[in-house]
Amino acid sequence: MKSIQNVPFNEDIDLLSYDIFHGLSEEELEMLSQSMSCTHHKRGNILYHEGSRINGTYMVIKGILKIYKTGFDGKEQIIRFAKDGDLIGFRSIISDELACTTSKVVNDAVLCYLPGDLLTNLIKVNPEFAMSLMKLTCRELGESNKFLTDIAQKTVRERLAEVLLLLMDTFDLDEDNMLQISLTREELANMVGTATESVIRLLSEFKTDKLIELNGRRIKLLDIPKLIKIGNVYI
Amino acid sequence: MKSIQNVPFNEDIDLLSYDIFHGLSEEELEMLSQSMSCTHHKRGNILYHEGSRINGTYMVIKGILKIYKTGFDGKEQIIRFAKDGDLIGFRSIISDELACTTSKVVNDAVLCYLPGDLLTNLIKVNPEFAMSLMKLTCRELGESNKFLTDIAQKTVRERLAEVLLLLMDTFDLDEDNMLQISLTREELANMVGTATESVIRLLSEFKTDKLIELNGRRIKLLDIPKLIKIGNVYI
DNA sequence: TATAAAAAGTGATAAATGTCATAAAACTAC
DNA sequence: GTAGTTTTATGACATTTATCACTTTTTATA
Repeated sequence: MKSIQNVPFNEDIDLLSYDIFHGLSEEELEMLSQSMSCTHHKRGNILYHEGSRINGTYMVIKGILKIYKTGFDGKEQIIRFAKDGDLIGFRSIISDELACTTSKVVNDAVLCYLPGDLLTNLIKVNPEFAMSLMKLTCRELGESNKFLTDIAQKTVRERLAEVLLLLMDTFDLDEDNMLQISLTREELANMVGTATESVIRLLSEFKTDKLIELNGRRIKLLDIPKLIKIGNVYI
Repeated sequence: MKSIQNVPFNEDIDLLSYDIFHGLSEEELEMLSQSMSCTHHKRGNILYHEGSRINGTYMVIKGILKIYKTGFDGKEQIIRFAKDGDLIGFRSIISDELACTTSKVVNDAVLCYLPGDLLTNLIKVNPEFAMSLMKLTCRELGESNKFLTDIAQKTVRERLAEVLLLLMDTFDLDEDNMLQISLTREELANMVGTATESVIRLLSEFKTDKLIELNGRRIKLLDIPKLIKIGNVYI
């Protein structure tokens, strides 16, 4: 199976439609689109592995990726998902470390590669861009610490409810309250930080309690206020 | 008890001896020391509370602080410790959010307050400074994600061994292999993400197994290789 | 230094969660 | 469409970890 299509992505990409590039000048935007190369990536494709050296970042134009760490016993821990508008892999470039996560395509994606030099250069010449990137990282750090606390203190049940709401926030619901992302039970478990079987059992419970409706990997949220209560989620 | 001494800290502070300020020009350093005000803070003093608005950052000159989040049931989760050379609270300034953690003095400290405006201004005019700050944040994010995975996947026993080694890395051992920080069992539990009783029991086990020696809150590491093995800690 | 308060320690027990085995169902690739 | 693989589901059980109740010890402070 060929998972990367090296044919350039044809549609024009309007860089300015992405928040992160708002502060860039005409020339900078021009330079950026010159050195960017966009490609299609199929589900299952891995962009970079934990521990590898990264030379550039990817801008997600379309599709969904999961960003995860692998524990010492091989179990994945999903750190976050990336969707259109997200920049991935830049952390390692800036910190000058090896990749601390693996990035894998979950929904077929279009990604634009951005050489690391270009990124660091932009940071140096454009303080506004530096600030946006920094803001992004600081927010992510805040979220990471929040989730760290949740995993340390909440029960699996609470965390599962929370994760469902998190997925709702990130990927929205359709007009029928259906979560617009479909994950395997194992992937859900790898977000929640529990065993697959526990997720399966708890999902059935939620279903029995009329909080959700299950249809294979499709999950419909029936009672969001109750999920918020169960997950002890505050706004 | 008066916990903040508003008498200026008399000793001269050599800003250049702190990595984070290396890229600053003469004038910038001068400006910095002009607007910095340094004060003594006693154990127990809280610098800022989770949820409060922060208007500046603190540079730690001396002492130790714990940075923690409070879970919905009131239990603390220690995110990290700050010691001399660390900058605290700047995340919220940059992300323009309310403080997502509380900072409390653990060992009497000398702290220099730095107005937020000054910080954001320095980021704007000095790309090298921006880059250092960014590097710092990105590394912290990497660590946070690492620990998130550990809490999600490792047992309490593994995590306790890991935390002891982490404390060793952060605060060193004396010539007698004694950890150079003393925490209550509850604080250790709040790092590990477990109940105080579990930490107490596991520490006794470690003691029985001749991995550590206990003397009140003083912990001596007797068998570091074995702790590494128990904690599944890689370098 | 006396006294109160906080922390440490211990046992009994309950609850939560993981593991293993196995079967059924749902995908995938040829 | 069918064979093979992966995923989902479920029960039985083991293990880990939390909770509660209480005592002892240590620390802080008036």
